[in-house]
Amino acid sequence: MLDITEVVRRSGVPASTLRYYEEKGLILSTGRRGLKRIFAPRVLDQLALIALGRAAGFTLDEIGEMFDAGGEPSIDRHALSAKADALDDTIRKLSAMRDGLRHAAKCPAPSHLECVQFRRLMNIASARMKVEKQRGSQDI
Amino acid sequence: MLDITEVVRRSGVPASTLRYYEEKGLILSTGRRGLKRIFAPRVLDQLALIALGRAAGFTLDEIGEMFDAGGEPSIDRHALSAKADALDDTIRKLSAMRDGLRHAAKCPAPSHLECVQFRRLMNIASARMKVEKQRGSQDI
DNA sequence: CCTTGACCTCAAGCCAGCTTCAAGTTGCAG
DNA sequence: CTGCAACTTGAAGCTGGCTTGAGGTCAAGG
Repeated sequence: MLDITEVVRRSGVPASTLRYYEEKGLILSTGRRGLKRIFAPRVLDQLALIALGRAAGFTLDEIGEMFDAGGEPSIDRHALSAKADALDDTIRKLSAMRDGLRHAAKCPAPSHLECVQFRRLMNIASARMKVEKQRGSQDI
Repeated sequence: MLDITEVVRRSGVPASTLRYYEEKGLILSTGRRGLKRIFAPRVLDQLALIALGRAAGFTLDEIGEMFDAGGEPSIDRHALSAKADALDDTIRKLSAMRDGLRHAAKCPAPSHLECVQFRRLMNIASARMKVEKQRGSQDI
C-alpha cells in the first residue's frame, strides 16, 4: 500500500494529477488513512497505461471508456478494435509526415511544394485525413 | 487568386481559422481587395501541410518553425531531422498501443495487467516515453 | 445612389487537461 | 500534548487552438 507521495515518487505523476484522475474515475484510491489517500501498487500500472493512451492521442474520456478504474480493458472488444484501427490510420499519417520531413531535410529542390516526391507524401497523408474526418475519429 | 470564401470551400478550413493562422504567421494573404483578403492558390497546399503537421501532433508554433509562411521547409535541416526522429519514437509508441489494444480485444486473460504479453507491450512503450521526457520532445 | 451581405477587427469565450491557491485537517516526531 | 509538514478540498487560473459576437466597412447588384 502506497501513500500519494510514494506514488508520485515512483510514477513521476504529480499529486494534483493523481487527484484529478481519481476525480475523473480513471484510477481508484483503495482507502484513506485519516484524510490521506492510500493506493494499491497496481495503480502504478494503471498510470503507465494512461500515459500510454495519452501519448497515443486518446482523450482521458476515451481512456476511461477503454479501461475501467481498475485498469482492466473494457468488455467492449469491438470498441477496442476500433481504437486500434484508428491508431493504424494515425500511424500511416505520421509515417508520411516523417518521410516528408526527412525528404525535405535532404532534397535540394527550390520549392518543396512543387517537388513531386514531397507532394506525393503530402497527398497520401491528407487523403487519409479526409477518411478520418468522415468517421469523426482519432483527431490527435 | 482566391477570396477567403473560395479558400474555405476548397480547403474545408473555416474562415476564422484562416484569419487565426494568418495572424500567427503560418500563412500569408497576398493582398486585399478593399478590406477583403486575397489568397494565392498555393495557400491550399500550405493548409494541407499544416493539417498534416497538426495530425502528427505538432503545435502550430512548431509547424511555424518547420515551414515558413510561404510553406517552404525551414532552412534548418537539422531541426527537420530531429522532428522526424521524434515522430519515429511516437510511431513506436502508437504501434505498441495498437498492438496492446488488439491483444486486449482478443486475449481471454482474467487480468490484463498481469498478462505477460500485455505487460511486454506496455513496457516497450513506457520505456520509450521516459526517453522522450528526458529529451523534452514530442509529447502529443 | 443606396442597400445588402460578405467581409473585416478586436475582444471575449470555450474545451481539455491540468496546476495553483487559499483555507482547513491530521498523522506523527519531539 | 504540541506543532508542523504533509495532506485535504473546492474553486479559480492557465495554455493551445480555435470560435463567437458585436459593431464597422465596402464592392457590387438593382
